Amino acid sequence: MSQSTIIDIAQVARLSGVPASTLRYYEEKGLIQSTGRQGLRRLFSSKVLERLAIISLGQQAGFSLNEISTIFTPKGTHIDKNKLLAKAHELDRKIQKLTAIRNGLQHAAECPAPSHLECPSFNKLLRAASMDKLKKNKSVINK
Amino acid sequence: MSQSTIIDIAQVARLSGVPASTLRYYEEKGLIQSTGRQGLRRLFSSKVLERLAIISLGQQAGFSLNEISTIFTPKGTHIDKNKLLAKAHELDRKIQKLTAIRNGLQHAAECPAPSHLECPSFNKLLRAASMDKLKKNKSVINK
DNA sequence: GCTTGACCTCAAGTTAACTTTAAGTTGTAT
DNA sequence: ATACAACTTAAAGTTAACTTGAGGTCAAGC
Repeated sequence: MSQSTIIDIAQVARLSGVPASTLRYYEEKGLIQSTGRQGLRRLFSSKVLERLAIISLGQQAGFSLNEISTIFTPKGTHIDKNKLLAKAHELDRKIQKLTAIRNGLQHAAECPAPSHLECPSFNKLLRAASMDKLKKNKSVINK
Repeated sequence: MSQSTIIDIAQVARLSGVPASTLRYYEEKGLIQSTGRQGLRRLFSSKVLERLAIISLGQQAGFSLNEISTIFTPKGTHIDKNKLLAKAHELDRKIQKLTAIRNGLQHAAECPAPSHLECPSFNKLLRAASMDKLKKNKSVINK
């Protein structure tokens, strides 16, 4: 299971669910690497499958391909554990935020107030969530 | 506080942090509506600010503008509570997924195994996460 | 009454992450 | 030996969510 075999792009595509065109695109971006060529044709180590799974995980977590690429050591086959831990923390903060939003939405949907937009707790969430957009003008708010 | 006043696009932009160009774009897409014009110039009810806050919330939750627009009643100023509740549930499932991913990443980053990719629990996550991509070919896997 | 600044429209440009297309090459089965 | 399916490259196209630019309008201050 931990043995790595050599496979072609079609097999990588079939085994990972990632289209061949995307695999070429990923290679171009440096996210994965082929181990060599047979004529024109790319050859991959089956290890690339784990890498692809991690990329998919990162995407599902909402990270861009560029962000994901930072967790891989330059040119390397390996993973930078510190970077990965940082991403885990980042994700953790995101989960906190999403949880607050979910609570707010749930509340808004269930709150029987005629205009739930007047509900103080919902408004608190709205304020908190839009704070970052207004950060440029410190307290111009009460001007 | 629950009084609605009439404001122009520059004020909406300043108060919400959303650029005027984006406000026009949102209006074109039907996400917000101006109450009228003064000559060429759009006039908005200050109620639009709450709407914009909700849009921002939805985006932060990862919903597309099209998805977000479904929670507003057609042409309406109001919110479809059932749709909103559905979105809250959707978000809830997303949070569950992200939590699993975070745990996996954290584990991978901390696991002292030489190749953490061999760690069974991490692999379990990878499998689970990539399942959907492979769903098209039922059990062609063992062909 | 004329300039100016803030608004307007419509079209085109931007970025990420791919997909599609066109034209060319090649390993493999016949 | 030859056909052909599956690979290759390079470039162009796609979608979402905006932003930018060019050229036009208009209320208000000098």
